[in-house]
Amino acid sequence: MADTRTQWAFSKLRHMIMENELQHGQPYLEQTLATRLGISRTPLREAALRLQEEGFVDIRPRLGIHIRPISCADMSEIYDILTELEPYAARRLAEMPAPAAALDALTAHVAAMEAALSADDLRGWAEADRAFHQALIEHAGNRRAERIVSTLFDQVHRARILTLNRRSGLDRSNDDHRRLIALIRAGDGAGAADVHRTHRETARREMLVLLSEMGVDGV
Amino acid sequence: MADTRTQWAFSKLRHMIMENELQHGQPYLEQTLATRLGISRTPLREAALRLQEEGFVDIRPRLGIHIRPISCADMSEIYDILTELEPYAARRLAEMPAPAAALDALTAHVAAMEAALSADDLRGWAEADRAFHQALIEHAGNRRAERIVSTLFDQVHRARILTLNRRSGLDRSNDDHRRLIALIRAGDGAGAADVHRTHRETARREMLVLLSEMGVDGV
DNA sequence: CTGTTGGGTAATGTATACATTGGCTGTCCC
DNA sequence: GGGACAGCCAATGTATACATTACCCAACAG
Repeated sequence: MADTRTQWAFSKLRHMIMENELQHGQPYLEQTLATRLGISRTPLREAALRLQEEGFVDIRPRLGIHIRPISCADMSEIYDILTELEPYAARRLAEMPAPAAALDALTAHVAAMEAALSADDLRGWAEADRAFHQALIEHAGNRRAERIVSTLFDQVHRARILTLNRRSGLDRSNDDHRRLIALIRAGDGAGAADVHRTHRETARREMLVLLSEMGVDGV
Repeated sequence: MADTRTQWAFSKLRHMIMENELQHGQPYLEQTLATRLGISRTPLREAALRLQEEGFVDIRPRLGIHIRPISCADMSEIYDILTELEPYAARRLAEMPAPAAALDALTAHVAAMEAALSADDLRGWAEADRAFHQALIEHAGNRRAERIVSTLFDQVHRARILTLNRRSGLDRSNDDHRRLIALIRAGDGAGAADVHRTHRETARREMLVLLSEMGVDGV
């Protein structure tokens, strides 16, 4: 994929962590991981360092690399930040006003969400949902915000997948998104921000309830 | 300072960049920097990687490490994010309600700002202002938000110093902060968020005007 | 004179060697 | 039986060596 081993290892490990192929509660030693990936310690260390910066692992000297579990407190922190930054993106996009390309992308993603839901393809729905949120922040034209939101989204990925088949109100989520698109198209920044903030607050609440119901703390 | 060479180099380089001892527009080669710091390339590379993750440098393979200039567009992005996250912190702190320690810290920092202003110590004022904003986010209890805000603040440091002696209305800034403390103490989350958002929006506007007046783009 | 191509070179990406240091285990003492 | 301590060992932090590769410059063709 990427041309340097460091980049490749970074992507690979990131993917493995997100897909639970590397789990928390267990130390991974540099040499072990390096051998497992077929590279030497140098690029592995660099990849691990980047993962630490992005919040995916803790490097504890001599105790190995630890996957960071996502607790309810973490979810709460992350959703709080998303609740601030995504409505900001919605407002900005509405006030640009949003280019047709952006509206088209958002619309396509909602359509995909609806199709996935009809087909009972939860994983597909989650991916389309993610794509929707990604497109929203991407087109708002704030690179740093985009990077922050994207990283946070990836951090909650495991928890989202875990709670996916217990979630209710996925169709309401789709409706929220349709309304958001309409407001963005209408150039109503305040309205768009408002709708999306409510959407986020609801998602946050539901997610925390589900996690506590499942008795999970530390995904 | 730090015990490992990587950490030390990271702090050192970060400081040098913030204080303009390393300037943009010029490539710094790994070996050169390593020699300059009296370490080998390995820890230097790791430090540079962290700096890149935090947005302070661009590593361009074979072209050296480049200090990232902060343009008006960058300032705009950064202030936008601060404008979302800091009012959030203010609201949270007000609704906790804020512990005495937090209020004391904030009050002490405003006092320092006022004292510095009376003494015409602009640099001292800037440091106290920074400490105030830092305390605000620190006590809001969202570590990730804290880290984001802190990093962004550091990124605009050079630009802030550059415009410092042209700024007007520093006393109004102090007043804003006093009002913010009062609202936090009163437990008025919405009010606190509102005041602080306005404060941030004003700061943002002033900063961009100053930078364009000075004809600077890329600090 | 301009554009292109090829070689030299130097910076990087990566592997590896080595010293250091902190964790762990087993023993001894209380 | 529990806790302190010492020694061992392994994992890391760091330096360094080496192959690769892309940049730069010069020479050449058009």
